Amino acid sequence: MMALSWEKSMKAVRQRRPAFDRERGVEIAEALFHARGYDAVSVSDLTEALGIVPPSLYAAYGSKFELFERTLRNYVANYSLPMEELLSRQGPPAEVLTNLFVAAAIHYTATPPRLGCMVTEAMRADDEKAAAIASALAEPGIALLRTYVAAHAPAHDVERIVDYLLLTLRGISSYACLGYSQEKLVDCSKIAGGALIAEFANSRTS
Amino acid sequence: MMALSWEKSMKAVRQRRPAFDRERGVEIAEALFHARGYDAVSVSDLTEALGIVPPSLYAAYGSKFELFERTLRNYVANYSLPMEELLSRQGPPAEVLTNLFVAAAIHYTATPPRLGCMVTEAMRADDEKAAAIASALAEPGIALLRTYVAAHAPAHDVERIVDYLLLTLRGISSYACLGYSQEKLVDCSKIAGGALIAEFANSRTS
DNA sequence: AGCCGCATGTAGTGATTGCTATAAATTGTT
DNA sequence: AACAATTTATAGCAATCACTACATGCGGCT
Repeated sequence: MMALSWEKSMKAVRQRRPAFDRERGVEIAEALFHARGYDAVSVSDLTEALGIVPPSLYAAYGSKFELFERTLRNYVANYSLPMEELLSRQGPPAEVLTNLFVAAAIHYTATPPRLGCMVTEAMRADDEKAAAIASALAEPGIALLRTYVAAHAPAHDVERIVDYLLLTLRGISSYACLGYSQEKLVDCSKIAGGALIAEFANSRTS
Repeated sequence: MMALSWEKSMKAVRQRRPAFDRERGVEIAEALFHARGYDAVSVSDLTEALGIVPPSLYAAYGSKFELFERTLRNYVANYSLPMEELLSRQGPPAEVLTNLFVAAAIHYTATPPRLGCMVTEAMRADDEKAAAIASALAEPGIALLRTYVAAHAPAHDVERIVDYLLLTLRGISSYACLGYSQEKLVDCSKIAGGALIAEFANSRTS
């Protein structure tokens, strides 16, 4: 027991074995979860794709759900729509947000079979915990949208407009998952953007 | 044994047709499938709700999938958005279709926990057969929309506009399932309808 | 060398999935 | 009342679900 603290400090210095590459595992799992959703991907699907056996998966990630959460966070950090950049562009809000729609249409159809927004779609998972973590991870992006709209529209219009933006993005993501072509979705995005002109008509434009 | 026949005749008087009511079973199953989706409803959920045992369910409907198909057809026939009526109204197309959006928002949030469009949501089921039958049953409604738009817009705009209508309806349905309030969805519908004014600007208005 | 700790592999947990073989009970008809 | 047809209930099928107890073996340490 005395020696334990000493051993622990040694072990903390260096990893014992190269072991299983968890980062890479997350990437592989993300491809599966993104393409088929949380409910439709089984643990054996995951272990087969990662080339490991269940105990290794549980040792590395804890549970199917925890692995899913890691993939979601990885997606948000590295693969999701660059909301902040898109909203930082100059121009009339209707134009900037229409461009956001178009960017979403392109982004959500760019890398089949990983269609749609992984977070948006995961919010509709049958598993309640999976849906809950997706909803939580969607919040920062929604907050970004809200801040942008609040800076360009009267306070009493902000919530309506944000809801419309989210609803449209959800429609784009959903239709991307259904296999609609990028061209069709871009057309839809442009039409949807047309609704914003009237909404921002009475507001400052920068 | 002799007494049994007496009991039998008495029972025959009491309940002449103990045969299970399939129509009512479809209604009950529809409530379950609509609220939770095909994948999340198990056969034991169904048998429990119907008050029968699995063999009875399979004798009555054939399979979980066939029961689901019957509930879907029942939904389309009796509970879905009255597309034909909504499209038969007089007025500018943008107005008629905006009203369609609003009607959808109201319809999809009117009877919780049966939120959203059962057909639209079923198209995203994990089970491929369930998704396929839903897509097939959605076709007539889509055809109605296409016919209406074709009568009010230039041929080269029809597909774009129909895609936009479907995408928006899908967004409304999806957000209804997520629990958004009727009021919010109606607001969104009105905004979405605003995009149609520009689309139909150069067309005849009746 | 010898120990220790970790990751892996073997094998299997109980629970639930959709579904059914078999037979008893119940039906309308004869 | 007896028959044949239909519907029901008992009981359990193989397959899959997420997950794990246990033993093996490897790698780094002293």
